[in-house]
Amino acid sequence: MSLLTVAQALGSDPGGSVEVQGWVRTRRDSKAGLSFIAINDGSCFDNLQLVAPSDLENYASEVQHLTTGCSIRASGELVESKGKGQSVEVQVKSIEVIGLVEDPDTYPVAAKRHTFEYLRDVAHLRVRTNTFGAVARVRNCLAQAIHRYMHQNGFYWVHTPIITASDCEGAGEMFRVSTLDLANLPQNDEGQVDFGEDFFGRDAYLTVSGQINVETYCCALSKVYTFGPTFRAENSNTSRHLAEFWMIEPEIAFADLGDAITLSEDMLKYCLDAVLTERADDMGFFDLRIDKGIIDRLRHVVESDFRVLPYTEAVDLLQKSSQKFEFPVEWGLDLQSEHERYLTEEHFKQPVVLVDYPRDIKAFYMRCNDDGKTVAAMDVLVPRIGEIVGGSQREERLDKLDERLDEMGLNKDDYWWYRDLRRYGTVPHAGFGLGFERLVQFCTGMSNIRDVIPFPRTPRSAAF
RNA sequence: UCCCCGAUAGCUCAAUGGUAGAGCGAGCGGCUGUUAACCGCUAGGUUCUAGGUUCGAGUCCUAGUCGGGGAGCCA
Repeated sequence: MSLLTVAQALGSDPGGSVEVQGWVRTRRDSKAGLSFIAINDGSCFDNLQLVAPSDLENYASEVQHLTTGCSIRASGELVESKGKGQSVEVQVKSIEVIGLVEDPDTYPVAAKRHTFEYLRDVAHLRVRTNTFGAVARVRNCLAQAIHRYMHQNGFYWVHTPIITASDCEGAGEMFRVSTLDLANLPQNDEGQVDFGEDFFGRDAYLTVSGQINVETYCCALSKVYTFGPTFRAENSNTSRHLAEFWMIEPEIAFADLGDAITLSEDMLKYCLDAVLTERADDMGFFDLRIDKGIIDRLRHVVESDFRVLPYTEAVDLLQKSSQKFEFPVEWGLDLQSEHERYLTEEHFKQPVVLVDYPRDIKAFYMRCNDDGKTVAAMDVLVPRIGEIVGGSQREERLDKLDERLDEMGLNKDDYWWYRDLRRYGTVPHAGFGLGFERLVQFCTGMSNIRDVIPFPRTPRSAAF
């Protein structure tokens, strides 16, 4: 007798004794003297059907009282199924009840349709549903695929800090990290809070990006990436933003913007292909129940080239299009969501890489192009999600970097170690940030980002 | 943060300012190698919170909380 996962049992040929365990999804009784019990253990999308005969010694006392959510262990023969819907099933010899559901009437995830909004309120149990189990497996598949891709291509995974004292991140509002007593804050001579008394002897925050840190490792190890949580204290209330999300940030030395674009395209395609082949069961579900046609759309992305388009040409294209937009399109203004969506969803119908944005609307570290007006920045736009990747070639020339810091009114001293990289063996380098949850959204068709992370953190919401 | 919409049974939703309803789920029974099972019966309610208008409020008004769609910020 061997203990098998549901995935292993479903993949086995009939014959032989097996032991399986899992949570009951449904129970159907037959007065012919049988109960059909579908169990799931998370090892795959499908359930395993147990056929429990009425002559089991605990049939009336326990088996007939099994409800959705109960945990059980069963042993019996793996046999060819006499019914439709599954190839094999377990002809049960014994069932052991591990944990009952104490009140089936109020069990939060009963075997019926639930809205995702409701399930967010029972996030500790929602992963027992088809949808959230599938999301969890696809999410894992994507994370593994990213690490595998990076490893196979000679990238080192760098663990950049989560707590940062850098003032130079600037990618968004930051969460403060402090051990000071909020009810009794130390003050300095100017009457301001004295963070010299705080844990780190200064003010500190949760990171909004590992980029600045990972650039240092890039300028020694050549090909590196971060993959970890990041935090933004923006009051964003949308289906595409989280206060705590995961980001992949590759950084490559001796590289330009084109190298970063190539990498982002190659990596995204690798990830989509991994999901399509390794999680065909879950993707079949998303295609059928969540977002019809998503499998074909992902295949199309894998098979087609990303369309690279300079910002200036995009503005031209949008201005000449017959499409009516709510917001103006004008060189020098950032593109709005509606513009990005038009480009990727309607005009090109494929991922679009916008490059060479006006320097005035982009960050200080992006490399100035020779035209003096634009920087070597890139955004990868995909249908439905919008911006999934944002990146750039970094300014490796110290004089140009200083010029930009001055322009933006930033203090050079705060960037002393970042500037050192340009003083000691500087090198052209480029990188980007890939929003992991947006990638999961893109692959699953889940419309709200709160449903592709186990325990979402958003403004006014940090339950669980 | 801004605009719009919503909150009623465990869940999804009905209910002219006048007795609180259905489907699903749950419990019990029937039927059936069942699989979105099917049929019958039963139980299940502080109508989001706090004020207000009214003889009377689930329904109208004000504020708040939470959720959804869109926008901004971005990944």
